[in-house]
Amino acid sequence: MGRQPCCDKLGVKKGPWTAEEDKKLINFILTNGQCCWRAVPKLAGLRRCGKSCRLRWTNYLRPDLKRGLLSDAEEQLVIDLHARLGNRWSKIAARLPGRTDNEIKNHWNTHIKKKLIKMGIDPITHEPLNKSDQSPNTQIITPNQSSSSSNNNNNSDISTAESLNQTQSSSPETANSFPAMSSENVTNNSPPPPTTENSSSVNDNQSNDPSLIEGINIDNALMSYLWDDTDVTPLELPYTYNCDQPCLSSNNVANTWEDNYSWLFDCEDFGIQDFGLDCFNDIEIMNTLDVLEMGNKE
DNA sequence: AAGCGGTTCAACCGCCCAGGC
DNA sequence: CGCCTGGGCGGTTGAACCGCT
Repeated sequence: MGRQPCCDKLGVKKGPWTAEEDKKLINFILTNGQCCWRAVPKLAGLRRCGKSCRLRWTNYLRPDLKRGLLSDAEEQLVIDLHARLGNRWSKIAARLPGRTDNEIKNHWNTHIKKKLIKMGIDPITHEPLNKSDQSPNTQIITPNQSSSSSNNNNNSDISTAESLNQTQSSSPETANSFPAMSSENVTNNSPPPPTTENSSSVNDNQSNDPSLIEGINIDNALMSYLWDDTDVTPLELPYTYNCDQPCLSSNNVANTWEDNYSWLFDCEDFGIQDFGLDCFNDIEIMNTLDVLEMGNKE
């Protein structure tokens, strides 16, 4: 006997979401928060599967999502993370604020995969497609290796930075085609205050030392942070959601907090009723923004 | 302008796992 | 301990879009 379907298939609408449905879902989530997804369609007046509602919200409607193509730095980070984590898109996405696993997965399959193949790199193993190109001393990180290394975050013999360097150096084209995070970018990407002792000093020592970063040279503290599966706090890329501090994205384009919540500001510009959010006044919208911002800071 | 093939990405599917009972 | 449910995950699909002929 098969598993019970997540919802009654009869009368459940499938396919692309309409603006009207989006409005209803946004309305409901902003009013009630994310609760039992199975109950959401009924309560929100949607003829959709609860699962579909959750997906629509998490992958498309969430106000903290960044839209548009991944930046070079994000792309590079995805490649590095994929080399170690494999197709664990949610883990990868957890390190990229404002990006969803679905988005990253799609981007990988449609863009990055092709780029890597074009460069002669196997997108699965991250090894050169032509093995003869690989020098005996060159160590490439494969997903399998990474999973074992992830179990030994704190005492791996080869530093992550070295490994990354080797990965990078094994394929010079990679460095060229994927403008690795500049030292400035990487230092700006320093993770939030680490939970482990010692690491703060590591951070302090390295944050202003460009000599430590060539190409994609990331320090151990950062990488152990990245590999800590228990900590899903997003890596702070140069995007922040601090409304007081307009900041630079990886491509040095001013990227403000407002950019990421532009849809809510559109509500202000055009009137929330235009978005079907009649039930909210401006104060409520701003409260929502506050809550969302707090969530991102945590 | 129309037809065609390739590409993109939102959405779906089915499986898995954790937690509650 | 086993069953049930909710939610998360990765893989896949297909409609929409785009560029070329």
